[in-house]
Amino acid sequence: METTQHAGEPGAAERRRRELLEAADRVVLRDGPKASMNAIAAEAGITKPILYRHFGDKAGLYQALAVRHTDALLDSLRAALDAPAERRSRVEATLDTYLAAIEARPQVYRFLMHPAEDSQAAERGFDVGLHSAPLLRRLGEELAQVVGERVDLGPDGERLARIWGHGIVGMMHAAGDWWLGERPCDRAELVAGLTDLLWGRLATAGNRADGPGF
Amino acid sequence: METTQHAGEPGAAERRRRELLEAADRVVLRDGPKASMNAIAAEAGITKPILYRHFGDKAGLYQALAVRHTDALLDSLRAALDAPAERRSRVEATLDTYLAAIEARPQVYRFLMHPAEDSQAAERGFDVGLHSAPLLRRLGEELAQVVGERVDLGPDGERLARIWGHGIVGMMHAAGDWWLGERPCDRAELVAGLTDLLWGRLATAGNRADGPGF
DNA sequence: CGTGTGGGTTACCGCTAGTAACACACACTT
DNA sequence: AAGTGTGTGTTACTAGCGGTAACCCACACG
Repeated sequence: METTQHAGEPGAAERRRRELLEAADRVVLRDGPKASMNAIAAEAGITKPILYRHFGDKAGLYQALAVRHTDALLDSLRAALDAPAERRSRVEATLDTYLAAIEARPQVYRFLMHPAEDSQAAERGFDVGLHSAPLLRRLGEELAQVVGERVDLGPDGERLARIWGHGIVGMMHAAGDWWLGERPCDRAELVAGLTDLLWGRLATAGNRADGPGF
Repeated sequence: METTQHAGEPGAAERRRRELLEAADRVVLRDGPKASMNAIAAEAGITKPILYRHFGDKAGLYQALAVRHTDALLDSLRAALDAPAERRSRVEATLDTYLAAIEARPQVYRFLMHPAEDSQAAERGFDVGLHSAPLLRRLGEELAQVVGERVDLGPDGERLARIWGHGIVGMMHAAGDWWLGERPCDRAELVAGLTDLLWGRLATAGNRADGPGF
């Protein structure tokens, strides 16, 4: 309404698109990942077909929203991962950054973690169709790259780095999700526990005297 | 149809329920997690309201389906975890059992991993509402219990065990999901890589000579 | 004979994602 | 000046979903 609404300047479409994305953002933050296209259109002060003209379908809009937030999160994670400090401190800082982010804006987190809603999938090949959220895939690949190019893992190090990248990200995600739901301890304790795990304490810990052994 | 369809014997309702669950299972295996109630009812040779009488709502049916499969998977995982062998071998066996299961029946896996669809959630408290699949929560708690009662983790060991339980399960899940989608290596290699990670190889590996260091 | 009560159905509600068809305003061309 | 896009917007619709109200009918029991 308040913008010049005829054609003319070429940047108009992009600006409009950003406005729509911000409206969608507001609705998703309010209603969670089940926000409907109707609601988003209403929030933006327009009607559904416009949304579909800009984003194709719901998956397109959600993806456009997701990449914004994912990019932002990735930037801060990269910063933590690249800080000048010893390895363990950097891992701790990265875990803490991630957990702080999901703690600060759980609705965004929940939206980002939603699996990819097939989009036009409909049996590409035949089946499976990844379940994990795209965010997790990106984080895993990103971490794999950092590890692979910095840590000496011998031959086949690249492949091992990818395994580790996805594994570590999954560990961080699942532990974070559980922690966010139950709040069993404060953030620092969770970070310390996970880092201990990554640092091999499972291998070196002794059996309990009263247990059946492990 | 083939069963006595009037009332009478008291076990009839439970048998019917099992029949319905098996029909639902077939449909979910065929159509994935977006199988509709209509389709399930049709497969069972009846109509929707009967399904709703038995299971309340879709989440109820899905949960009933999920617990069956989850119980089965948990049993085999427990067996691997309890086998008489040294710790590392058992961890490897457990990882391998899980990965073999999701490899053998990816549709079941995909169904089980679907987040809990709120059910009657509707803002209990106000927000967040766990995102992870119930299966992952159960696996995490189960592993936490095993670790907590067998490994000596000092004071606060129980809490640390829960952190590790959920973290390890998340690692296994994310790595498995990625592996199932891309098949970058065979199962044994993935198992070995993850076990190396859990055994602290990240801490001891040196920096690459050509990299910026980590 | 009457009267539940359980298994079953049809027909609907309100909602969703997505689309077709139409209407207006501007700009550029002939 | 008249036409002809082209982009922006609308209304009104389809098909399908989860879920439910209302009704039906066969049997068992008093």
